[in-house]
Amino acid sequence: MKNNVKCSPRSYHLFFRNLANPVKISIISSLKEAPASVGELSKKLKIEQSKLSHALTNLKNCSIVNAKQKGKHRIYFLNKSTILPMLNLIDKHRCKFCPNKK
Amino acid sequence: MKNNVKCSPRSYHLFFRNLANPVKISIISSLKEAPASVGELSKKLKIEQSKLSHALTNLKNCSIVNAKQKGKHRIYFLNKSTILPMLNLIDKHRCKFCPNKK
DNA sequence: TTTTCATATGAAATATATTTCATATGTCTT
DNA sequence: AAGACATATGAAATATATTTCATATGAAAA
Repeated sequence: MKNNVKCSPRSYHLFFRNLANPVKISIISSLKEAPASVGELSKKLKIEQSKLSHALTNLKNCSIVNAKQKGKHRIYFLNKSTILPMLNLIDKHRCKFCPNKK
Repeated sequence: MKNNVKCSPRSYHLFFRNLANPVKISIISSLKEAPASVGELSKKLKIEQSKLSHALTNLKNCSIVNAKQKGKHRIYFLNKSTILPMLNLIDKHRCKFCPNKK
């Protein structure tokens, strides 16, 4: 059964805006491999803790990531169902239309 | 045959950044229906000409739109192959994960 | 070849987003 | 319940993107 409900332009804008940030893309790239706590991400990506925290809060508001508490750590994990196909679309797009840009 | 070439995080970032703008989303929404010149878009969307021109230049650099000259008008048209599936992903995402937000 | 209409461009002004840092909150351990 | 560790939050400082406006370029018509 196909879903035909369309978002408003504003919703599209908010969605893209939330992703248009290098820190968030790094987070997504890392969580694609495995879930991680803020501290682990901070160490791995060499990004300051509160910076990650701000970014993760935004991504969570959009349900691009989710979190579960585990002791004093909060483990973030990627909601892959939207973002992975989306990144694949970009991969293909760039192959087809922007082959010279890295 | 499946395509497995992956973009750099920076490429993803640039792609999303280019879309994270209400003017550009309006343009895309309009061109989804039909190609149009800058003047037509300006009239339809009530957006000032040079503003559109700046936005269209960016979208064109990313091959999200293309243009053909027709007399003194430049007709922009949407490269639907990437953006339409991407908007569909967002539609679905919001249905599933953010049903209460408009 | 001058005028007119259509679009593009550059740069300053403005708006918006990100970063930083001090501190608050929350969860365990003792 | 006090201390230690992990994460979140608010707000000012900073960085980045968008808008605006004056003007340039380009194409067609006169």
